[in-house]
Parts: sequence; C-alpha cells; structure tokens
Amino acid sequence: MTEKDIFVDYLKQQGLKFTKQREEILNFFLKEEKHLSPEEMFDILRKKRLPLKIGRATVYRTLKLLSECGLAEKVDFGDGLNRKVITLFEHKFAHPHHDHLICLSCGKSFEFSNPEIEKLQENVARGHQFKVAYHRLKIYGYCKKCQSTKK
Amino acid sequence: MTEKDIFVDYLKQQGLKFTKQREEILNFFLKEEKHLSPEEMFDILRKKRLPLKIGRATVYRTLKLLSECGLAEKVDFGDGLNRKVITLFEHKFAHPHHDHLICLSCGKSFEFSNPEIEKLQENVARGHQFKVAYHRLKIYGYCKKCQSTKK
DNA sequence: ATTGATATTGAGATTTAATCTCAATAATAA
DNA sequence: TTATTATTGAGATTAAATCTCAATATCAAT
Repeated sequence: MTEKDIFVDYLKQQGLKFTKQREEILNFFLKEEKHLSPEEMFDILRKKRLPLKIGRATVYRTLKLLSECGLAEKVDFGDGLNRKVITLFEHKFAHPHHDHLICLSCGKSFEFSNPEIEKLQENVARGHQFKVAYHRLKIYGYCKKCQSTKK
Repeated sequence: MTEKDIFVDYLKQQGLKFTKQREEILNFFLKEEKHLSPEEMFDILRKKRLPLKIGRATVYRTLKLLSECGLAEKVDFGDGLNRKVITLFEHKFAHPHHDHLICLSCGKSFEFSNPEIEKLQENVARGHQFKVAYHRLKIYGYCKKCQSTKK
C-alpha cells in the first residue's frame, strides 16, 4: 500500500478524481523532505515549467486532501506571539505522532515525542471530563547551534 | 503596585507617553473578564461613543504594549488545522502560567496547569540542548457540555 | 473510442487580521 | 509657554488563504 494508493483510494471513495495536478503535487510533496509552506510549493511547482500549469488554489486544495487522507499534516510553526503565520506540511504516513521544539532564532524545528507527557495530558483531560481529539505542544526557545553562535 | 502603575512605569521607562487612549484601553481590558480579540475590543470601544475616538491601530499597538509590560498575554485559540486565526488576550498580571483545553464545538477554553508536564518538557529540552523560552500546550477536543448536547 | 455527467482547474477577485504610512495632534519636560 | 518628540486615526497595504466561475478534464457506461 503505497502513498499513491492511499491517495487514489481516498479520492475514489469520496467520488473525486485523480488528476494530473493532484498527482504532480503528491509526488512533489512526497519527495521533498524539508517542510514546505503551500506558497513555497506553489512557487516551486510554477518555476518547474511543467507541461501543465498548477494554480495556487489547486495546491491548497490538494494539500487539504492529502491531510484528509492521512498523508500530510498541517503544522503552524509561527511563534504564537507575533501573528506571523507559518504553515508547513509534514509527512504523516508512517510517521508517528510527535511534538516540536521550535527555534526562535533560526526557525528550525526539532521533533520529539514523550509518552509520559501524553499520559499526563490524558489525565488532565479526564479531570475536566474533556474528550480529546488531538493536541499540540510547542516548546519555543533557542537551539544548540543558535545558542553558541549568538554572541 | 496596581496594573495602572505597572503600565505607567513601563511607558516612562521606555520614553513613551501615557495617553488618554492608552488609559481607556487599559481600563477596558482590565474590567473585561471574558477573553476578547483585538477586533472585538475595537468594535466595542467604538460603539461606546467616548469623547475620544480610538482607532484600530491604537488598539493593536496598546495591546502589544500591555503584553510587553506583562499585563496581557496574546493567545491563539485557532484549532491549529483550519487557518482560522483566533487571537485573544488574557490577563497575565497575578495570573500564573497555564495551558488550555480548547473545545472544537463551542470554542470555549479551559485552563489547566500541570507541573509534572512542565518538568518533563524541561527534560525533553535538555536532551536536545535546547534553551526554552516558553511553551504552548493546547489540547483540542470536546468539553463536557458539548459531549452531552451533541446527539 | 465516444459520450455525458460531473468534478476540477486556474486566473483573478475577495476575505480577514494585522500592520504600515503620514500629516495632524497631544503629551511632557524645561 | 514652548519645543521636542511620541501618538493618533484614517485609510492604504500586506499576506495567507479562500472563493467564484467559465472552460476543461476525468471517468464510467456505453
């Protein structure tokens, strides 16, 4: 069951069509290892001068579909203070859940997962009779590199 | 040391002026117990038909100042998925740090704090040689009320 | 392969929160 | 009172994301 199969199946199941644009965007997303924003993806796909044109709206629409079928995950890497929105898409297929350390200096993010924290979150929610759907934990600060270079 | 003192002192220390608009916005912010967005505050302050006009930019600018001096805290209550930005300002003066449970149905938020989680976060950061500035933990789901009414 | 029903597309308009610009005005210290 | 300098509000601008809609592509059924 490849990522493409998952996408195609999802589309069929929803009565949607597997178009050239959607395939192109899927492939591009899959082979990029860096986290990219929709705007960056749009720019790059445009510069490629493919035989087919890909519009901004199609990029956004397709990323939404990829998220719906579990291949991608939208993550906001803004610093939570300045309303600078930094939306990036991560690979989700065969990538277990994780949270992020986000460097306020270079913007890089570092993944981590901690089952103990997750368990405590469950306890907190239970105490409030709150039914958890998902969570986001972001730790902002300065990465190792930026601590040393920042004289 | 009242909130007003803190604000006035901060302004003086920064070489800024304590204006009627800033005083009005401070007072309004302090007496509101509900979390309000800058736009809501702007609308309400406008409807008040005060002897002085208050512009949108002044509301935003003043909220930034209140955050800088530790009286307010900007929190993004968007669901982290749909890029609906919901920026609200909380009281921070004499309000200890806390995180949030956010209801995806009614939008209400519930505060909690958990020292154990915080401690584990410190451990995670230490493991990455990451210097923590602050963090945000948001647990999204459905509150007690919305679970029962949602048939 | 052809057809027909329907989903998709891209260009450009629109939305929305937030910020910026700038000339007029207000606050402060001397 | 005055001079200096910060502040103000109106409206323009920004930027990410979404929407509109006529033209087009997809795909199942023939």
